[in-house]
Amino acid sequence: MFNHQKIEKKWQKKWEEERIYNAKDFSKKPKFYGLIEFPYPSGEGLHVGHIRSNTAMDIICRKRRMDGYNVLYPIGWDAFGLPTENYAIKKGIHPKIVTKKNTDNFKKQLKSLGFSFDWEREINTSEPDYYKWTQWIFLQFYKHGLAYKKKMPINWCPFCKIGLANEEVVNGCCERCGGLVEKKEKEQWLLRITKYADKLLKGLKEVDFLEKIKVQQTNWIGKSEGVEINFEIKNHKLKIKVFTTRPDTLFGATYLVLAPESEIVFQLSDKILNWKEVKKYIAIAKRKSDLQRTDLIKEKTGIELKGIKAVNPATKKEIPIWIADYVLSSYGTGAIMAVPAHDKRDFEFAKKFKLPIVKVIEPILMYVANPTAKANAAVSQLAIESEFWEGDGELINSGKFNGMDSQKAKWEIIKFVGGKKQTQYHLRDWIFSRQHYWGEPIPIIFCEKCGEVPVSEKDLPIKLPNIKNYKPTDTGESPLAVIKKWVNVKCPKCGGKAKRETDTMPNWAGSSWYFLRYLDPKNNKKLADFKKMKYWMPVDWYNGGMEHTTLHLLYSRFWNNFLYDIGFAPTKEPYKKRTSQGMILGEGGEKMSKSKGNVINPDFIIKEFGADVIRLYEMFMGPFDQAINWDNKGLGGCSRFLGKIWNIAEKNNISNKFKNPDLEKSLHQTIKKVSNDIEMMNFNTAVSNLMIFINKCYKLKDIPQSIWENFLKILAPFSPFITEELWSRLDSKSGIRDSKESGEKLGHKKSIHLEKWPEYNLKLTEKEKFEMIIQINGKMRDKTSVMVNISQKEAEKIAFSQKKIENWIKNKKIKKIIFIPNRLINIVL
RNA sequence: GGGCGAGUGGCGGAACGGUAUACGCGCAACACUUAAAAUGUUGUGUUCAAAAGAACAUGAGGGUUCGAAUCCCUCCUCGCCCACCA
Repeated sequence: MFNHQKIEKKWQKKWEEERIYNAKDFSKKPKFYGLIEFPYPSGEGLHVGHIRSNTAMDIICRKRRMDGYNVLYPIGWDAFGLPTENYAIKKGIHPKIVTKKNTDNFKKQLKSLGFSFDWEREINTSEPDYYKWTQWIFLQFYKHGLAYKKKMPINWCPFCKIGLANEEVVNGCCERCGGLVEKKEKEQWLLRITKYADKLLKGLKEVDFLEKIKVQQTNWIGKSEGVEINFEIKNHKLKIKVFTTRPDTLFGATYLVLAPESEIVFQLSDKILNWKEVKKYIAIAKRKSDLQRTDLIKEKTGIELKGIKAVNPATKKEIPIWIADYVLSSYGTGAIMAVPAHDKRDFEFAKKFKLPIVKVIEPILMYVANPTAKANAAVSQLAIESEFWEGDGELINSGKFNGMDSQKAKWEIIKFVGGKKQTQYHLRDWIFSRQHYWGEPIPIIFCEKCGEVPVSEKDLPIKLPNIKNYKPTDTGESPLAVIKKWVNVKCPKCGGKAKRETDTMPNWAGSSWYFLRYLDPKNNKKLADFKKMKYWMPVDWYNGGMEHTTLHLLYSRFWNNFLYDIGFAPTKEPYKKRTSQGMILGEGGEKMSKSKGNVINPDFIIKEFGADVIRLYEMFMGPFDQAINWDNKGLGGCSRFLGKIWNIAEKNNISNKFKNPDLEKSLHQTIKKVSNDIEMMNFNTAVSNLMIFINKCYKLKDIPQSIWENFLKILAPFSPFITEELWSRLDSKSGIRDSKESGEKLGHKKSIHLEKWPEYNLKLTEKEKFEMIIQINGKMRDKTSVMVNISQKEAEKIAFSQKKIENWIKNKKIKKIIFIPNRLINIVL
């Protein structure tokens, strides 16, 4: 067996010295920008999941380099974040020091895996050089009215007395102490991502993202077109505005419901007879946690506003008004018209509080002349029998609209009552404030006279001050709030007394534009040089986790779209193509986690088996896009495979003296398969094809050198170390025969990773003969080797001459013969 | 409740209208060895059979087709994401 430790160290050093993976700004070659999500440098070190994603993109980038592209494959650190801050709180060590320690460890690990990163472009979001530009972008948002402050409920743990980020709330409980999280009102910064909802939706049409990613983003943005309809209040000037996508059901609206946060209630308070109880209900609802409010199993609650009535604009009937927490203040107008006969939630509510239910849509049975009509009819029958019907149908109990199709009735009824068309999105504005230390300070100053004043661009970066206590304050403010020296400043406008904003940005900020900084990481005048951005953007291929689809991936598209609009990014969309890998689970099929003790430490595997082996195994273990369980035993198989290759290089005769047309054909088939598989990310089948090829070689004594060299080249992206070693054969000391001794062995001076990717000869991938399958009634009964492209007549002749077949068709009538060229012949009896 | 995906040997999986179980793991026998490890060779879906061979097998049921793991319908199970979005 070979000494992988020695070999891997040697090449790591050499590649770095010779800078073979460094990207050049501007080149005659076509460019390729491959990107992986830069890691958060946690204290636990590299996860096997990182390796899966990074290896896949590394293989693609290495192949692109060999295909003749100028490749950029950069790396950096998403270094701001809560775990580091929590560690700092616990141990009293500055997050900067913790981050340094962790990134050093990650760097060592990533380098040991042989990824072809351009390390000279390394970035770190927690460095002032970097976050200066994150703050700068925030100021642009501010200047364009896309950053604003608003009173918002934050997650508040009453036990720890601390404001929590959404990601710190697990199942409605505090991640630290397990206590139930409450809501607390606080002024927060928000980014107006909703203004970009339509752009983000449209942009999806132009990019090559996996379909499921597009679907998820589309659903997350959640565009829905509907109408706003005004309901008059009896004997009152005020009107209640509701949003609905189903104006066709208006005649069935038997009551209105307002969200507990609704302000109109207070304006009506003097008319409400049971105001005391109503106020109580509102107070309780507001205090409820998200978990309590959205728990679907729970019964619906609500209270009627006694003494006032609304008027249904279609029926002109008086209908009651209720307040209930199943209506959300944050969506639509915060008020709904309830149609219990045609909405499940309204139905449940009406049933509980004995409110009238009026059917206005009759489902129509659709009989379609196709084989599945029976099933459709059965489904429709169910619809008729159910108590509420949410689908389309024919209008009833709707005055002059009776008999009309519900789709058509939508627009007719809007005309009739005078509704206004309105588009709603599920997407909410992005809460951008965190009451934490370890993040980018928000560059805003509050002046007693001038109010909100943005920091001048030339004063950036606003550096994080050094502090001793990283714990947020009892009031829920960031720990920065107590650093008087830092907080108290002069107003940049009037020079008067002012205070700094003490909230910091969420850890999604730095990662929202990092792909641009890679293009010019040391620029201190601009976020990046425009020419360089223009050359490299967009990212050609971005691979990452499915869990980032609705947050990071959407946020970064938003930032890039915005930067494009204000002339600071060259493309609208940052990513041309986005793919995603499946998660690696523990051996038992559960998520790897410290508490379960099923975390695999890559360091140990690299030491024991080598980087080439873990890379290969993670590519071979299963389909790249699917979740898969780790299996230590699988490593052995990959290790044996590389061992076989090593043995062939050691023991077999490799020389251009030999010719082997058969093996050459196999090689060309393998090149074709592996090339395609890499493009399709079918890495598991690519590896299996490489194995099949080696199994063939292993049976031979003499191997033609050119075949062997080409094989090494197509293996090189997967296993860069062993292939480089065998390619070069420079080191005679580590027990390897050197090029002088064996004379005709390989002895290349240039790296294999700079070689050209072998082309396959299409002719050589085609077979001369094939196994023709002979079927009787679609079942394989015999097979025989015949020349390709034979005609049906010839095939029939061959088929009928087979003894086995003769027996099968004896005394039977032949109905039909189906012939698929170069595949099979099927005799139907 | 909604969306997406997946159910194939003892296990990870391959094939994604045309030879089901490639490749790998595991297991068994043999070879090498004093022995073990490593390595190599051979075998390995189930049932019946001495063998040739045959029948049955891709979550369950139905359909389309000369032919279905693959396409369509119904149902079941599991995973992930979202969720009172009017």
